[in-house]
Amino acid sequence: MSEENKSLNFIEQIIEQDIKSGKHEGRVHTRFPPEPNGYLHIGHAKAITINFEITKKYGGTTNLRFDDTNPVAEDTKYVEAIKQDIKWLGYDWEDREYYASDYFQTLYDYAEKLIHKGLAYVDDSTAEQIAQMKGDTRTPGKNSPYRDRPVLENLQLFRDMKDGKYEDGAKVLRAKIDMSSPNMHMRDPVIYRIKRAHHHRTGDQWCIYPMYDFAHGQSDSIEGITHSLCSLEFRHHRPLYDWFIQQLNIFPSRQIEFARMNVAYMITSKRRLLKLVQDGIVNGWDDPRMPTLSGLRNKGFPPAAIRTFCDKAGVAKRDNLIEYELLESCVRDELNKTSLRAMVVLDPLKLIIKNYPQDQTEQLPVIDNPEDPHASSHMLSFSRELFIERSDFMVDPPKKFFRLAPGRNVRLKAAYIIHCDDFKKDPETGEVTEVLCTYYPETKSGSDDSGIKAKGVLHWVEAHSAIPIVVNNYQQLFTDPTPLGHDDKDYLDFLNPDSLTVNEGALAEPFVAQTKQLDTLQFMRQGYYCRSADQNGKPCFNHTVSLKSRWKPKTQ
RNA sequence: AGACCCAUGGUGUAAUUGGCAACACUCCGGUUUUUGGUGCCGUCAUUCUAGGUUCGAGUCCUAGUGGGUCUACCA
Repeated sequence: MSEENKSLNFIEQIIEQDIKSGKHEGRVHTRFPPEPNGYLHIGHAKAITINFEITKKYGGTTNLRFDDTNPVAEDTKYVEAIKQDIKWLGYDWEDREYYASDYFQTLYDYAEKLIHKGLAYVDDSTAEQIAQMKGDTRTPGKNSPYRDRPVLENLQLFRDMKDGKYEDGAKVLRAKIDMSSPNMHMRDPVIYRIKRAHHHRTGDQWCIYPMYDFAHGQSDSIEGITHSLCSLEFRHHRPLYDWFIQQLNIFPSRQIEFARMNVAYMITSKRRLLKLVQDGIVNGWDDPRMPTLSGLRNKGFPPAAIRTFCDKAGVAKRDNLIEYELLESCVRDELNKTSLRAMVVLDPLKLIIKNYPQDQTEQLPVIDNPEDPHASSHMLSFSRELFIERSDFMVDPPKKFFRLAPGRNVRLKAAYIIHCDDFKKDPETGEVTEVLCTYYPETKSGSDDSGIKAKGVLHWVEAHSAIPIVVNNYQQLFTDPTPLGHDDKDYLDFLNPDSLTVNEGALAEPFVAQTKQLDTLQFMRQGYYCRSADQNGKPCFNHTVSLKSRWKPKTQ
């Protein structure tokens, strides 16, 4: 579908209307506003792509702004990690790196302005009392006894708060709006609190900090953000967002809410993810099983695939649960185009070619990526002794099985057609230990005009040149697509005990050792794998995604 | 219980804003293939319900039903 024909999502429709009407001179300016108190995950990727892609489309710019108004939770290490992840995803905020904390003085001045206008007051009530007086969704709140303090007294008290004359929590500044509003956020929200905590950027300069509602919209306004895109749970904050902008008479940024993206089998709750890390259920925030961007990166998911995925998931306002298969499809699609192919036998079974000379070895070329018209190729060693995949041989195969079995032909990829004559079994266990074959010299790959047929094609490695590798196999961390969606069960009840299994017995052609960390290969006929840190001196690969397969062995 | 938001195949998003319900993923078939991959072709919907407006409704109106959000000195 061409770009012009592609239908617009509701945010693009709003923006096109704004451009048409000449609002803000047709300028489009968005921002991505993470709080530096955790690592970015797939949900953030959605927000990032929405914000950056929309300005790419309409010729605007996107700011990176750290929403760092709560010094207790925030840290510079998160700032660095977040920046790295956004760059990795493929987006560039250029020189527009901002911090809400850059605006602390301006925000403070805004607060005094509100006090002057009689629209804010210092409240001595405790947090519990404030909550109490707030009422609930069906009961109007009660005015605080401090609500009608004179302007000058409020001003003095607020300055004293700033100057550190009160204990943490002793007083707060509240906006004076409407304690009977059906919208709880309008019931005199707290806008400043006393908190003696070291801020990662402003240090100990301040002991009062603005709340989200008093910082976010104003920060948008200060930066001239035209369209402030956020998730649906901020819908109820919008009247407050607009109220501050109006009362302060500052640049009118507009907040637009969209539905958060939910992905099957993934959770994005910071607290619950932290528990997985702390309890050692995963090996850190960047474990390939984590939905963090660093986790997906280590799993081998290319940034382009994540961008495509977010695009294909779409933007709307209804609840959604995106199937994991869509993500996998985007990953396969990208990797199919970009990954070099290699032969790796995950579960080796020895195969002897009886009529191949004992001491002979030959080099056979194999193309690196058949999807790439300019693909290079590399050489494979071939000899009398090989390994094939154990699952590619059956003593007594079902009708649709067209791999190797006694009396059958099969092609060895990039090599010869072979015929299975016999096999050996372990007398104790009954396990097949060796397959005995003969090859047809005239069926050499690339110059085969023999007319000999073989239905199946097998990958293989040559016994003496093959190198041992370690393979980490990953499955979903949870056995349920919505581990948080059960009233009667905890998400930890759905942990998949097999989410990581380590295979130390795989054999690879030497070519795979040439990869660097984070390189992705297609192990032919099996799937995509991403080079990880070596284990026990052996190259190690993380499973990214399997190849699709129309062969479904009967599991009964 | 209230206020606000939402409702289109199994999933997600469309429908030139009132004019033949489309695209992608999944599933299932077929075809091509020296990867059972890729590519290509095909099957899969009473648009939540009931009324109403209209020549004509997924779209507008009313009521209902279902789901979500909101009552932190977090963001």
